[in-house]
Amino acid sequence: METKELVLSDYQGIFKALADTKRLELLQLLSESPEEPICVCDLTESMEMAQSKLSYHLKILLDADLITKEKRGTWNYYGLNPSMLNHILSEELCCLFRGPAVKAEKCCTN
Amino acid sequence: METKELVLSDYQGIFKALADTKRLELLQLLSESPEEPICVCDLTESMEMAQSKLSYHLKILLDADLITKEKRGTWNYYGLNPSMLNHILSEELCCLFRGPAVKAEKCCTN
DNA sequence: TATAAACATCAAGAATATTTGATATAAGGA
DNA sequence: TCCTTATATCAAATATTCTTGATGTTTATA
Repeated sequence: METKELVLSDYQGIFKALADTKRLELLQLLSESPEEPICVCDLTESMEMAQSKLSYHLKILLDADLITKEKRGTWNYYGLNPSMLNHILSEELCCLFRGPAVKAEKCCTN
Repeated sequence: METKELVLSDYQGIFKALADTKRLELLQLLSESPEEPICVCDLTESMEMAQSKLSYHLKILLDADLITKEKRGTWNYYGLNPSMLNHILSEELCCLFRGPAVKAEKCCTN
């Protein structure tokens, strides 16, 4: 759980990863299932996105360390990486990327 | 001081604005003078950047509402917009874009 | 072993963003 | 009014990112 020191170009990369509505939607989608990661097949359906395209965007989020990937048999499950999201985003903004439960108790005061 | 409701595409724009090392440096530079905005001529020098290029990047930050612009005679002064920066970024990250004073007292616990 | 399902990766083209140099605009001073 | 300074804007060239369709890889199952 050691977080290594980030430099400007790391932040550039992270913000680049966040700078796309598709990817922000993906984060929101992942945030709706905070306990349990989601497999690519389900994401493909929810996002109505070609599989290779989805894979491309997931990789960008993954490289930025904003999400996690876990292999289970043939399936790949993706989930949020709260520690990075919390490091980067305001609590206010974290709301956008968290499920209702967490949102209610910790994040949103509104 | 009313902050209007932002939607996904607004966030995309804001993150895009942040997704560039030059612009992050600019924010850092502006953060070193939290009380007093800085004129373009000084920024040009500090950033060692062609004037039109600087102007381009400042506009992007301005359009994202991350910085402010004030005209004084022939000069244009730019400063941070803390309310937007605070809305978007974690306290931890806000450190990167604030002067030492504020950094010490409010932001950084390290 | 052959086949299928779930993903990732690749290459080519399309769309966007950035850089550069030239030009426009606006304010202040001679 | 004519210059000069400070800055913004524009257009063309370049660089980067995204999309698409095809192909690879891995794992499970027949």
